[in-house]
Amino acid sequence: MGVGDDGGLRLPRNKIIVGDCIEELDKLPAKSIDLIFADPPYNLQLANELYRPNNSRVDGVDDDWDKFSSFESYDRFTRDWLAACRRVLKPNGSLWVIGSYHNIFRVGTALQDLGFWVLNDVIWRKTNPMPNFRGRRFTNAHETMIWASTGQKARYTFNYESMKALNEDLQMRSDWLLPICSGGERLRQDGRKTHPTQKPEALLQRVILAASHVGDVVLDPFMGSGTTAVAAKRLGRAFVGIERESAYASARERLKSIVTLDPASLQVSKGKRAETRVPFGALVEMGLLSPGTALYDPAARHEAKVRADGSIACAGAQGSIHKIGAHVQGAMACNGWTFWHYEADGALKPIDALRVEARQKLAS
Amino acid sequence: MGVGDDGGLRLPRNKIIVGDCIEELDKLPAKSIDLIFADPPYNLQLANELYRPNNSRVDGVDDDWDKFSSFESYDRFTRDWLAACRRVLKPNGSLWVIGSYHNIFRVGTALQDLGFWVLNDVIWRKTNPMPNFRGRRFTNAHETMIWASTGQKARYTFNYESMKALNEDLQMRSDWLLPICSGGERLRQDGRKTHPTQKPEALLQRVILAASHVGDVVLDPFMGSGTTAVAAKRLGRAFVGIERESAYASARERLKSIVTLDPASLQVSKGKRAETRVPFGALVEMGLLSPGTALYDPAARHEAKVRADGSIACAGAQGSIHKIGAHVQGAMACNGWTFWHYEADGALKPIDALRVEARQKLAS
DNA sequence: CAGTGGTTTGAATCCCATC
DNA sequence: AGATGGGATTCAAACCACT
Repeated sequence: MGVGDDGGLRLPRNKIIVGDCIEELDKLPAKSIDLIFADPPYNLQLANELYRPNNSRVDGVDDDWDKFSSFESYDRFTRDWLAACRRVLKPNGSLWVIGSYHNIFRVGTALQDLGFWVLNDVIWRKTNPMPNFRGRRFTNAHETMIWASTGQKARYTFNYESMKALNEDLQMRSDWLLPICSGGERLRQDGRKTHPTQKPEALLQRVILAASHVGDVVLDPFMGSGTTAVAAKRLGRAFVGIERESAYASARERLKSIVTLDPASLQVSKGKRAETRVPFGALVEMGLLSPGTALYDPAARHEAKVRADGSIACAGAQGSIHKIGAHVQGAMACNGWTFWHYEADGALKPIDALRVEARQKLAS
Repeated sequence: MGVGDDGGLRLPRNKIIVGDCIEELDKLPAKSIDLIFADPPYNLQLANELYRPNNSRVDGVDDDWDKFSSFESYDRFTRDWLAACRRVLKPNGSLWVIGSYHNIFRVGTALQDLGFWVLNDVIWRKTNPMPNFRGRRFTNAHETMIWASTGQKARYTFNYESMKALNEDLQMRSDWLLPICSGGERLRQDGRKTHPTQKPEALLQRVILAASHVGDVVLDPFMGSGTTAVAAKRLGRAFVGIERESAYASARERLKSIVTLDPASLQVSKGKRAETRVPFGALVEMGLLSPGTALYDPAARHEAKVRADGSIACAGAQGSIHKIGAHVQGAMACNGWTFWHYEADGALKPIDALRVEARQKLAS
């Protein structure tokens, strides 16, 4: 996994690289990237120009054949850059790709064929999409993002609590309502848009906040106007951007003015999973609960006795607080910390309160 | 185009055919169908049982018809039924397919390869989706429909004005908010759902209203519970349903009670749109409030700091504006929108003022 | 009958550290 | 690397029992 594996390839950090994305990805060390966000071109004609063996034009020959040929070359292009991304991604990293109905099905199929495991498809609902002027279709008011891990068994980063916090303590859904990039955020030169498909920073912030940690490396193989790098820098992540058109490397200028948020603002909401694990036996060892103490379920229908080794006994059965809790309820599983209660001041309190005490003691 | 083209094949009308969809499609005359709605197996690939936090088991889709040995076999199946559909579709007809991230990319790719021309991808946003019980992904809150014509140059039916009327005289967007099928609409036998994936009638009504005329023939190659036929009949369209599982052919019973609306009743109803919910985190994302900004209660006794994920931190505690507001007051609950204030022009203003701004932005 | 509070349920690729 | 077991995890809507 060291540098040697890649013949001494080094990972540039906080750099925008001008060049072909596949060539440049091949120069990066394997398994070095935590998160990839890709906004690939979906102009089939462009892919065509890039990959047709000869430069002959095909219009007017046979529409069906032309279409197939275009899709085929686009698919080849898609597989190539996705495979190159797969190589540089850490096993526990993840990949996001954004697209529209023109290309997203090709991308999704290629992803799955390469072994990526789709975690969600996320819809960016635009508050202010361009109307359909001719009134012949529905207003194309969204784009689709695919979020995928490196494989079915792979672990991946998901800041569940942060996403929940962003949505007023409700689970974040797979449909996100965000305005398109306009106004002051939109980069312009001489009044004209610098980049045709500049993504809003809010979109990238949410992606990066959801699927990476502070200090992680975020890569964008199709940098464009640099929104991914901007959001990464602001959120205290390192970035690597690759962009073919040197004109777009003006993103470097844009980046200079971006200030990383202070560490306090970057702290994310953490759930119970992040808490240090305290075995039930530790409560007994620490003297917070004596062997022989009686524990009760909330309705006081069952009584269990604490034993010196941190197991409990109830109605002839013995085992962990979880196992016995499940057993007396006839349930598959049980969280013993919230199920079992002890008596204090004439009331029943969950033993989880004692775990909180234990954690405070252990932390001090 | 006449009957003779297909050796005397005849189009059954308002019939549910029990049989394999490809075999049965092959028996229908070519170019005889105006609109196809297909709800194919999703190939969910569910590996394990899933339990809710309260230990109840989720009744997932484990039917044999949803099991495929590989993506390759799913792709083959998809191409076959799509090709059969293509043959029976009129040149100016169109096709809808619904799916989730498990299968929709395969379907979209196959569609395009067969020469269908994608008109829109339409998102069905569920008002009441099943949550993500383990907190490991985003709530899977939508499904995707692909709407396609028979080719790039093909004409197709789109009732633009009807859709506009349905959406308060605004162009109908590509994201539709509709509840899942439950309550009285959900078919049950002995208290158990008759079909695992019954679609809401409102969804099918909108599809049929958008893409067909009264008197047109609507075909559903995977009839299931029969929602397509029900919606077609109600809207004065003829239907042809194909369903392999004879158990589901109970849809015939369901259909008997459906009455076709008289033309006057077909007038669309207009609903008042609820005020958009704006999570506090959206203010941060939209740049209306920077991470690190200080918030105060009206008396400026407490100071909290805004964080990048839309949570706030105050006196060691962290959480939503509501939670922390309640916490510092020692109250059970608190409306953070009116409790917390920010400083502007030397005065304290409630953050609710920023929510108003956000709503204006989101509405524009 | 209206309101309240508890229960059920839905196309779901749903854990992870330790041994 | 597979098995073990601790223990973390849910939202909207319909329905039902009860006051």
